[in-house]
Amino acid sequence: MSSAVEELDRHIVELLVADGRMSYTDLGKATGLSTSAVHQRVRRLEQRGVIRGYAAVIDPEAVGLSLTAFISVKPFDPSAPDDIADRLADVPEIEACHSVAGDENYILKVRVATPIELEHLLGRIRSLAGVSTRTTVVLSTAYEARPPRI
Amino acid sequence: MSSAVEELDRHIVELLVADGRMSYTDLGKATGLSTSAVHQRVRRLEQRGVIRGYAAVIDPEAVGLSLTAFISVKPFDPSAPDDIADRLADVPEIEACHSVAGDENYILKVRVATPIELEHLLGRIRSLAGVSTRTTVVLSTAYEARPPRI
DNA sequence: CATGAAAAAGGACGGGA
DNA sequence: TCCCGTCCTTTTTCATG
Repeated sequence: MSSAVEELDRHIVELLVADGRMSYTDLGKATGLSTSAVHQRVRRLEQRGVIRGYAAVIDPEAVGLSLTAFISVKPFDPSAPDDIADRLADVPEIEACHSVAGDENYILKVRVATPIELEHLLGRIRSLAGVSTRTTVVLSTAYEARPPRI
Repeated sequence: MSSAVEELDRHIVELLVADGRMSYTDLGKATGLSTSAVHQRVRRLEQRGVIRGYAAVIDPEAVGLSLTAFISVKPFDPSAPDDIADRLADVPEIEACHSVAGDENYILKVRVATPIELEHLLGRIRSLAGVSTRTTVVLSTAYEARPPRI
């Protein structure tokens, strides 16, 4: 299998990660291709799942989510079947859920408005998923969601 | 000052987070506004910094970044001035850098292709920033960058 | 992959509640 | 102030070579 994304496609992806609304015309100019050629490639990248979609990048503070935290969780009963991710799937405050190697089983990234909300959220997570939690509060974010070097 | 984002704006932001390329026409239909009214609001949201920009969401594996890890770092010399974030700013593998409360000072999220690359990256981080590291490797990601409930 | 034409969307201006 | 309609321009989309 060659999941290889060739040079030109990488360039296109890189440009679209930096500006998801760049027009195909401009993409063409930047890559030296015609508009329709770029369009074709983008559609194939979307179909192949390389490009999953497009999203507006928002300032969490501006929408009232000024508290970010990482929560590491570990099941109370280590022998129970692991359906933690499923149990937490409908908690909207959880932005990311990673299964990890190490002391704990999962790392969650959450965003809430206030410390009290964080307290409530922790309670909900504990009871929903049957886990103990270890919380690391984010003080400031130098950068996040930085475009990967492709 | 009211950083308040009112109801209608929240709806628009929510829609654009879910689909950053949605047309103003469709946004208008979804919100009951005219195309130009939506357009005006979006531009104001962009100017106010609520919407920071737009990005293509890509599958990291598809571009050869199949190993994700969280690295907690702590300075060797706790009395040294904290310029860790600056020192690490030009390391492209670091996708996010959060200053945190807790045992360690920063949490980094990194993406690389292979375990060997992770090893090299850890060495670079240690020497660049003068820190010790604790690394948590991601085994699988149930979800990440999930749209926040606004 | 390029060209060219039809359809759609973007962007700017003036008017009205 | 906020929203709407209309203009013209640009972009998208699709057919064809």
